[in-house]
Amino acid sequence: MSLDSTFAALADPTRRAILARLSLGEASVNELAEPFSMSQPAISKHIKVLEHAGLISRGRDAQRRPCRLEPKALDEANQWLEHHRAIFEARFQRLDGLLEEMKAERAKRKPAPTKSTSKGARK
Amino acid sequence: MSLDSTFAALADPTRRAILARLSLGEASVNELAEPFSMSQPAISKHIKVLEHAGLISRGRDAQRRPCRLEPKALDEANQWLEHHRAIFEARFQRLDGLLEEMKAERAKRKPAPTKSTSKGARK
DNA sequence: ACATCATATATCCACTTGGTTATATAACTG
DNA sequence: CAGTTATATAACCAAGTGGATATATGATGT
Repeated sequence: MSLDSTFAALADPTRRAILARLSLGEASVNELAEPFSMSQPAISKHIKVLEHAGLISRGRDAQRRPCRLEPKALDEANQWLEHHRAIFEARFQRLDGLLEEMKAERAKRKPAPTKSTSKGARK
Repeated sequence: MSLDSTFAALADPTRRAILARLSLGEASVNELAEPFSMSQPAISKHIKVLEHAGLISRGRDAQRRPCRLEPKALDEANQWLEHHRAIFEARFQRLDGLLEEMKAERAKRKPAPTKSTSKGARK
């Protein structure tokens, strides 16, 4: 439910593969386990992690407990990432601008820095 | 560098806070540590995780090792999420459509299901 | 009631993680 | 040089993770 558990759930390649598989449609535990060289209980654990993170939910079809995607949790994570990606990008632009400014400034007052007297140059 | 390490790095609230702080500009380790009730080595560890994930990089300013954002890694994570969010959404739409269809289908051949004979209804 | 299939739970293990305190290193300052 | 400041490393610990195997539970079909 939280960003913590969502990102943690996404940090495992097996779980991301399970999500990818589920994007093709509902699947039972055994169906999900089949492509992996891993025991069924291991997959059940991964499923529990995904369910706990709110990324999937489960139904009932006779003995099967089919898993389906639950887009909401992914959406929240995506919002955080998208928001911060934008901010980071903006920060980068501004930083580039600043570096340009500083370079120009330095070039003006010290046209040919010979580097031999550069001991106290920084700060 | 990998999605694994990126998502894992993002799964911790302290680290997300550090990233948020860095979106306001470069900061030294001590500056980053200040808002948290946590030891400096603990913060250094978090920083190492972020650096390992490629989310930040470090410079040198006298004794300080200022941290700055590195948008690329976040961008990759964002791409994965955005891509799959779209797929999930599409899947959801299709599912809704299918449910509609099935409901309509069932309504046609059994206009008034009284539920008392519903034992073998599913599959 | 019983055998079977699908899934869950229990236990165990090696490894990782997030934190601590104490100490070492690195860069500057007088 | 000695002292100070910023950061990193080491050693340790409790708790969590990802895997295994063995077993229990739950639902169905006969």
